[in-house]
Amino acid sequence: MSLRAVKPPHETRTRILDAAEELFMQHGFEGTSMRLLTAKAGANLAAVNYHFGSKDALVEAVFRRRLDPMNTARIAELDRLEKDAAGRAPSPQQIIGAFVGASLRMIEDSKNGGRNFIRLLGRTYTDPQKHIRSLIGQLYAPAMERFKAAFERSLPQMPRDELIWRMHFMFGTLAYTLAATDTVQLIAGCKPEDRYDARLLEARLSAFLQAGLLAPLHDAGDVKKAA
Amino acid sequence: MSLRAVKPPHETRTRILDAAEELFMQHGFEGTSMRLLTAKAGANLAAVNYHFGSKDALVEAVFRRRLDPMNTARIAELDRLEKDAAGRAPSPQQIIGAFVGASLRMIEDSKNGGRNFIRLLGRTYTDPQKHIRSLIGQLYAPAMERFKAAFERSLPQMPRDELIWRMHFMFGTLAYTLAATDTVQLIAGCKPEDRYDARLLEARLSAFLQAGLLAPLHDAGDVKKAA
DNA sequence: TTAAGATTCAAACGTTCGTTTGAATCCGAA
DNA sequence: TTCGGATTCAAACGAACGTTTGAATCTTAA
Repeated sequence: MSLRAVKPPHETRTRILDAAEELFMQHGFEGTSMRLLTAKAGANLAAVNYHFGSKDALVEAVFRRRLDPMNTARIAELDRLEKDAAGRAPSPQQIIGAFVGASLRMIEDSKNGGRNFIRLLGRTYTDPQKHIRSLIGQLYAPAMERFKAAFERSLPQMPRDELIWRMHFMFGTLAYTLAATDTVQLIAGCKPEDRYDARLLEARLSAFLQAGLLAPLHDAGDVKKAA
Repeated sequence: MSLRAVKPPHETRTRILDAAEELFMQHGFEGTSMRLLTAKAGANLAAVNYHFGSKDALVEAVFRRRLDPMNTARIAELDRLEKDAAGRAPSPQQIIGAFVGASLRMIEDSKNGGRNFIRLLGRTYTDPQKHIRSLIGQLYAPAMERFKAAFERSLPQMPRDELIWRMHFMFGTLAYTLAATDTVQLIAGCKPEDRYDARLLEARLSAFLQAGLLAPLHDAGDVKKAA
C-alpha cells in the first residue's frame, strides 16, 4: 500500500528500538511516553506492547541490542591482544584501549543511533531504578570479569582492592565522559564539537586513564604521594 | 496539639526538603510522586505547592540548600590555600583536595541526608532534563571558574584545551564515584561497606585524579605515551 | 479575647500515563 | 483465490499524576 511505502524500510520492531534509543536519551525512560515513542517510530500506540510486551521489556531490548555485541567485541579484542602477546600479558595501555575503543568506535557512527546509545548508556549506570542498574550490570558481567583478570595479570604487583577501585574510577571517567555532553560546559570554554573527534578524545581519555591506573600506591595510614 | 508533637521538630519546609532528598535519590525526580513525598515528610499533599510553588521549584530548592554552601566552602578552602602559599600557586594535589574534600566530607555526615544528597547530585549531572542540568551548571559556575583559574596558575605549562579536558575527566570520576553505589559491584568483589570510609576513599580518589591530571602530554597526531 | 495572617486539610480537578481489547487489515502459503 | 496467522488500528480502560480550591485550624500580636 502507498501509506506503508512512506514508512522507513525497517521493520516496526527496529523502528521502535531506534526511536526509543533517541527519546530515552533525550527525555529519560519515565519522561518518554508510549504515545510520543510510537508516534516517532511511525507505529501504532499498541505496537510496543505487541512486539515487546511492556515498556520495561522495551528498555531491556534497547540495551541488549547494542550492549551484547559491544562487549563481545571487547572480549574478542582482548583475546586478540593476548594471542599477539604470545604468553606475556598485554600492557595496561593495551587493555584500556580494548575497553575504551569499543565505546568510542560506537560514538563515531553518527548515521546510526550509536552515539545516542552511548550517551544513554553512560547515564544509565546511575539510573534510580534498581532493576535497570542490575540489568546493565548483568550485561556487563562477562566482559568485566574478563578485563579484571587481564588487568590482574598485567599488574601483578598491585593489590586486588586497589585495582578494583582504580577500575571503578576508570569506568566512571568513561561513563561520565560519554554521558555528559553539554555538562562539559560546566568547565567553561570547551567547544562541544570536538567531543566527537573520537580519535582526539580517545587519546586524551586513554592518557588520563592510564596515568590514573598506574598512579603511585599510597600508604593506608596517612596519605602522601609516593612519587 | 498532641498530633503536632508527634511530628519531627523541624519545620514543614525542612521536612519536605529532607524527604525529597531521600526519595529523589531512591526513585528519581519523575519517579517520586507528590503523594509519596508528602506522606514521608508527614505533610499534607498540598504542602509542597504551598511552600515551594511547584514540584520543579522543590527540586531546585533541594539542590540550592546543599550546593551553595558546599561550593562556598570549596572557594573558601581554595582562598585559604592560596593565602598560605604566600604568592606561589598551591600544588595540583592541594587544589584537588580542596575540591574533592567538600564532597567527601558531606558523605561522612550520615545523620543528615548529606550522603543521600551527594549520591543524588552525582547522578544529576547527566539528568535527561536540560533545565535541571543547567541549574546544576549555574550553581557550580562560580566555583568552577575559580578552580579552573587555580589549576591554570598551578600548571602554567599545560595547554588550556588539555587542562579543560582533564578537569572534565576528574569531575566525571568524582561524580560517578559518588553516584555509583551498587554499580561498584559491576567490578565484582568490591565490599560496599568501605565506600563510606571517606578517608580511604579520598586517598584512593586523590591519587587517581592527581595522576590523571599530571599525565604526560600526548602528541596530537599519533598517540604514544611520552613517558 | 479577638482579629488577621499563616498554615494545614480533605476533596476534587483535568490530564496523562501504560496497557488492553476486539475488529480491521496485511500477507505468504495452500 | 482462499485461508490463517501476523500485524496494525482506533478506542477505551482504570490508575496515577501535579495542581487547585476553599474551608478549617493554628499561631501570633494587639
